[in-house]
Order: sequence, then C-alpha cells, then structure tokens
Amino acid sequence: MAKKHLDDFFPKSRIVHEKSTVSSTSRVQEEERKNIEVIIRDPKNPSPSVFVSATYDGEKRVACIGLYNAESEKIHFWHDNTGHKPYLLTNLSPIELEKMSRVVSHPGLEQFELVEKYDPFQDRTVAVTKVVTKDPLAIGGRSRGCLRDIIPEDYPKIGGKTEAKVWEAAIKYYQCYIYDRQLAPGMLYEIQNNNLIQVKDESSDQMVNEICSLFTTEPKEALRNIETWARLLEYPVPNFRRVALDIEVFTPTIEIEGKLTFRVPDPREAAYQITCVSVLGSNGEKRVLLLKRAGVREGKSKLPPDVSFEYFDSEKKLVLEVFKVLQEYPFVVTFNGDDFDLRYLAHRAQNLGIKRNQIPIEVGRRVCRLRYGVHIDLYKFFFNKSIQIYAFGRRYIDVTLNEVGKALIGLPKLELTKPFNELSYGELAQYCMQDAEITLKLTTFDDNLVMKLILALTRISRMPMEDVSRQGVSRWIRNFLQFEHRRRNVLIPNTEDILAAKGKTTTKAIIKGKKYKGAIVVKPIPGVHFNVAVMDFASLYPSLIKVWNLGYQTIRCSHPECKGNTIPDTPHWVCTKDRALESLLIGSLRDLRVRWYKPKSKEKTLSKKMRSWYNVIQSALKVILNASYGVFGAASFDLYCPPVAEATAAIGRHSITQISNKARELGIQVIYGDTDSIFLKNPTPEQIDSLAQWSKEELKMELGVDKLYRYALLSSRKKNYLGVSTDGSVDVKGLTGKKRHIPIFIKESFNQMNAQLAQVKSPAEFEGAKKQIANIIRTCYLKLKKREWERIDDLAFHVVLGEAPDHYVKTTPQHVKAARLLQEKKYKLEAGDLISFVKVVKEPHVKPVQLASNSEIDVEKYVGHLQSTFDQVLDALGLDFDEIIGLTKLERFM
DNA sequence: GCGGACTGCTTACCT
DNA sequence: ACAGGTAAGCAGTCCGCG
Repeated sequence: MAKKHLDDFFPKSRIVHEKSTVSSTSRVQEEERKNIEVIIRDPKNPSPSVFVSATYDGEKRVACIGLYNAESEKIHFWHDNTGHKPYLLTNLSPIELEKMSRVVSHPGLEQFELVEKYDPFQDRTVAVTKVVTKDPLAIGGRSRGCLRDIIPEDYPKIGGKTEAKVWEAAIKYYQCYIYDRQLAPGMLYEIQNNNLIQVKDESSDQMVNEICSLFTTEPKEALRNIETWARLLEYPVPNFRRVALDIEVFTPTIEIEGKLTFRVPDPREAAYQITCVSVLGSNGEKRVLLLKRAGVREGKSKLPPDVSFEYFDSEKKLVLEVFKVLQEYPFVVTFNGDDFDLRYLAHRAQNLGIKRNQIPIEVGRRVCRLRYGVHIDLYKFFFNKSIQIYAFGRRYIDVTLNEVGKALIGLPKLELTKPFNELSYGELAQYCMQDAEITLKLTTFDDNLVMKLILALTRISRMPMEDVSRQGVSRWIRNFLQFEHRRRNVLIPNTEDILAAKGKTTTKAIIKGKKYKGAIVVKPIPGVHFNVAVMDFASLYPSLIKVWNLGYQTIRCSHPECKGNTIPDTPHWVCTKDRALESLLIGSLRDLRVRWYKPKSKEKTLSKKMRSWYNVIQSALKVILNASYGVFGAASFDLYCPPVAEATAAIGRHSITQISNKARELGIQVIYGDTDSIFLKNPTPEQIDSLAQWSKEELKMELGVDKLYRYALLSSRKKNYLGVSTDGSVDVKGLTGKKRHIPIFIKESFNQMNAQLAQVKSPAEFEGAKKQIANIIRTCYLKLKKREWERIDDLAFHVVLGEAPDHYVKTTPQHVKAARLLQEKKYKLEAGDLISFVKVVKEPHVKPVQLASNSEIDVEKYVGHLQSTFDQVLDALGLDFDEIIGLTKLERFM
C-alpha cells in the first residue's frame, strides 16, 4: 500500500493534480455532485431512452452507450464526449514512473495524475497515481507489454525498494466508465446538446417514498442505500421490440446401428449451406427464408397463413436478407446463438464472399454481438445455475430448447418423422419456425417475465444487458460492489491484498477438501409427527451479513479496540467502527425483498399484473441474495475473503443452535432442523410467538413460520423427509423416489404412494393408507417379477456425464460404462450429456437403453432399487418391504 | 483366491 | 466459475484367512 504522502510527489508537466476529497461523508456527496447530472422528465418531450448497452469503440477510442427508445423502438448510440480515459492506479509516484523507460515510452500512455483514495485496510486516505492511457489495451490487453505487467516488472530495475502494485487494472473499460460516471444501466437517459443525461421520472417517487417509510428506523446510510435500490427497481419496464431467430443448416448424416444420426456442423468452418432461417418478431412479423435446392419437394406445413414463405435461389441473398433483419431489430433473441446461429451466419457470410462491413455480427471468442443491436442468448441465461434453481425453481433440468420450452411454456420442439435432410420445404419451415416460436415465447411468457428479470438484474448489477444475461451471479455481485467502491472513492483491492490482510480459514470442514466448516443439520427423530411447524430465519446468511457487519474490510479489522467483538466458534472479530459495504448493500437488498417485494408479490388485493411484476423483482433479489454469502468463499470472486464466509457460516451455526435450545427451554420438541430451519412438534401459537420474539430481541434476527405440516414423515436420514401441508400438498425432500435419475417405473409407484399419503388427515386414517401403500408396492414388485413393464425406457436410469467419457480415470461409474458402449457405436458424447441406461444380467451389467432389449433386464437389481427407494419411508410407517412382497421370515433368511 | 470392511469417486440432492 | 453437508450406489483396495 502506498505509504507516501502528497508532499513526496513533485509535479511534472505530465502530472495533473486532481481535486482531493477527504472526509468520508463529504467524500460521497462530492462524488455524487460531480457525477450525476439529472433532469426531470418532461411528459411533453419525446420519450427518453433506456440505457441498454455499453461497449468500447476501438476506432473512436471512447465508451459507447446504447440507448433504446421505447417510442421509436430503436437503439441509438452515444459516444463519450467527456474525455474520460482508461487508467490504472499504482502506489508508485509519478517520479518513479518517469524513471521507467518502458512506461514513459509506452505508446498508449497519456499522463499521470495524483489522486487520493480511501484504503479500506488502513482505514485512511492514501495517495496513489492514476496512470491514464489512450486505450484500454495499454493497461491490460492480451498482448505482452501492457502497463499493468510492466510496472511491477520494471520497478526493481529502477531500484525500487517497496513492492510495486497496481489496482483496478482488470476492470473492463466500459464498466469503469459506468462506475466513474455513476451510470445506471436499465434506466432512462437523454441526449441533450450531445451530452448524456439521466432522466428522472417522478412517476415512481410515490412508491419509493412508501418503501422508504418502512425503514425509518434504519441508519441514515442504510436508508439512503435502500432508496437507491428502490428507485432502480420500481422504475417501469419498456416494451422491448425483438426478433427471435433460428437457422437450419444442411447436416451431414452418419449411420449408426441402422439409425441415421447427424453431426452438428462446426460454426467456425461453416462448411454447409444455410437452408432455412425463421424470423419471428415480437410485433407479429413471421417469415421463413428458404434456400432453393435441387430435389426438395414443396411439401406442406401446418404453419398459419400469416407466415410469409420466401424462397432464395442464392444463399448469399438469403444471408443478406437475414442481416437486414438483424439490423432492423433493436433486440435479437436466440437459443445458443453465441455458439451457433450467429457464429455460423457470420462465418458463412465470409465464406460466401460477403464483405466484412456488410456483416452486422461481431464474432468474439465466446460471444457474438450485434453491431447495431443487443443479442440475448437464452441458452446462456437459462444455463445459469442460479436462474435455473432460484428463479425457475428447478422446473427445467436439461438446458435444451426442447426441455426448457416444455417446462416453462409447454411448447416442445417439433419431432421429426424423417431424416433432417429429407424434409420438404414445408416441413423444414415448420420445424425451424417452431424453434423460433419457442425462443420468442421464452421471453414473452408471463407478461415478458424473462425480459423483466434481465432488466431488473441489469439495474442491480450496473451491467449492460448483454453481459448480465450471460454472466454468473458472482459477476453481478462484484459489479455492484465495485460501483459502490467508486462512489465512495474507495480503492478496490486486489484479491491477493484481501488474502494477505485477512488470511484464510481456521475451522475444519466435515467434508474432505472443503475450506471451512459449514451449516448444522439436526439429527431427525424418525417417524410420523402430526402438527409440525417449520420455522426459519428469513434469508439467514444475508441477514447475518447485515446484522454482524460482515465484509472484507470489517472482518479482522486493524483497530485494536474491535478485537473484543468476537465471532462465535472462530478466532475472528469484526469491526465496530466502520460499516462494511457488503453488509450495507446485501443488507438493503435483503430488507427490500423480505419486507416489500416478497409480501407484495403475494398481496391478494393487487392486480395479477402487479403481483407478477413484484414476483419478478423478488426472484431477482432471491437469486442474488442466495449467492451473496457463497461468493466470499469462492476463490474466483474478486472480493474473495475466506474469513467472511467462514464467519457467516459460524454465526449461522450459532444462531440455529441458540434457537433450538430456546425452543426446548420453552417446552417445544425439536424434531429436525437444517441450516436455517427448525421443525417443531405440536407447538402452541404462543410458543411460536415467544420463540420469534426471542429471536428478534436476542439474535436480532427475524424468525417466522415457513410451513405448517398436517404431519411430517421423517426418515432416520438427514435431508430426507416428506411433509403434508395443511392444504394437502406434499413436500418431498431428498428421498430417492424424487431423484431424477431413478427409473420412471419406480418413480410412478412412489408418486402413487405420495397421493395416498396426501389423503391422510389423522393418525386413524393412517391404517387405510398403509394398506394401499403396501398394495402399490406389491403391484410394482409383481409387475417386475413377471417382466410386465410397458416400455424398456421406463426402466432406464438417467445420469449426467460430469466429464467427457475419456476423462474418467479413477473409476468407471455405471453411466460411464454405458456412455462408452454408446461411443463404440459412434455416438458423440461430451460433458453435460444425459446417459440413459438399464441394468442387465451380463457384464458389465449395464447397457444404454437405446441398445438394450427386454430379455436382458436384471430384474433382481430392480427389486433392490424398489426396496431401497421405499425403505426410506417404510421404516417411519412401521412397514417392512419383505413382508409386503409376501416373503415369510424363513424365505427371507434363505 | 475370495469375501467383507473399508475408502474413494460420482451424482443428486438440501439449505 | 456462489458455499458446505448428506445420501446412495458403485468401484477399487486392503486384509485376513491354514
């Protein structure tokens, strides 16, 4: 860290002094005045535009902002005119830098500036040098010889004694621009006299005020932060005019086992013809562009009459027509367009001799951008684990257009009845259009939920829409934290600075190879328990981060007087003087979700439209909050801080332990608990109230009733139970019968059992249900024994390949064995593919379902799986599998 | 040389 | 490219055993 003082620096011609700001509160206000120009929206003026994209224009050497005007439904671009330049920060003085020949002679160097930054580790302002460049590549391009490498490399050569450091050198230029100008992607802007000016729309003021009135007891700083978030989130969403695009390419076929299989053409080579492109606009435009080919029949399609069929005798003309579409629409949605459709189009266009400047696609390493619009690749968005699990509640498992389409909008891909290359024009058009339709509808269903979700995340994360829809939750979190650092003029630390200052973890994980100890799972009391209340802490980890002021700056802070503020079960302590940025921001997001958006999304008096809007926001917040603790324990996160993650988990354990003890003290039996929840047997409303009250007073944590089960059926295993709610719905958690890899044959019986259990209202009614359940199991067993399954597919296990088949070296699990058998038959398999296999008598005891026949099935293996699936529930019910299937004790012994 | 006890690997789940 | 904890099923290894 720079220990130098401003006095140590001698101004030179290239050196510019920036006005320095000192005290921490005035610092923030100062930054705000400087950066935020705001005008009030005038209803009579032409509508302002939404900030949707940000890039660096390499030719003009400035930031370029894409603005979408909801009225004209077009995107226009604005180039920076403020003279903002790329830079990095270093602890070296300009004098020292002047001595470094490779720095001074660097063609990209512009100037050195002296600036002050707040150092979060030392809790004081320090002087650093801002090395300003003409071009972001001068700071950290892929090529060697960029300044962020040169400075530390050459410092010893000029006799430098301390360590040369650079900061903020890995931030994308356009993000840096957003931070410095404190811009708000997803919000309204206007160009006035060629200046970019934020437009304040007063229509959301009332809501923002209402929200803020909920938080008047919060500290001023928190309230301010809540207001900022509320303003971003309450703002209305424009209509995004968009087009869904899908292309079909001639596909070489190969024959396997008499079946024709196709190989997806390589988009980098683009060696085959583009045969069909479907275009489906959100405004109703429906077009199919077809390439005329010899020997292709006209055929029929069931497409509606408003779809226009356009035939091209030249592929080049077809492609150029597609490019017109790409230039005409402000937003283009695809499913895997980054890696296939747009990439193929671009390379094919080159192969066809189309000039570069006529191709509106910028092909990147991983992304394909549009020169004049925004490309949203839904595959990347739906692939995002957080989106998959928390926003869509695991409704889809495989990220394919077919599966996602089926799961979210009930629209599967068209099934082909003949080989792809033999389709008539009509059939091809219909197939292609169906894909475009699924793609478009994935963005329009539930009142444009997906577009709204992307926009909400854009606003929270301060990122362009294209980035937010492709990157993971840790980037979203990183970016809004970096934004806040800049707002407060706090030096953004390097990952190694944090690690060096705060160290690693101290607790021992239960799982080998993990970095620290995690949550507690309370051992369940097996059996049937009537009248169970499940209480949980609302957003446990985000709440702890808020209440305990956790963040990289505050954990193990440098103030001696804070060391007494210890964290249970760890040697760590936390700061009592400064507020951690993470604590503040994550805490505000948590408060907004728990106290405003979640209740609003359920408020019956609101219109369906409003409720669904609140639901979008609360899901977006949920996705972010769910990851907000994990990121601190992830080495890939820029603000990685193991002690923060460890402390959070430790306080979590402490909290659930305390609350369990208190429950018992109140005379309530705790029959189970996991991480943030406790299952209470037959508690009175008063007992529940006093527990919640105690939590609020003693732990400063909100504890509420999450579920009321008529009864809960606990197995002896942790994370395995079944709960029947008061409304008769059944929650199945962790039980084998629910897992997706299990054969449908077994799953069906399991579901039948659940249906029986859902009927049970009182202990007395259990007897009848037990008989029914025994029947279900016996029937299933006998069907197996008599080999009377309907289709062999019903017996298939479905397991995902975590790696490519050749990558397994330590062991060969069964699904890999099956995968290798498929590979022998020339199937192409890679990581992420789902393998369906059955268990057979002969070595190696598994066979891919595609290659297996009924006679080979090892029935005894399946009986074994049937038993283990049901045993998890039967012991709690006091039933015995062997007895059910009619084995006497003697037979069992034999 | 063989079977049981054990560890390790892999996947799917829970919070 | 968010975390750790738990379960199941199988693969592979070690050890004892005349």
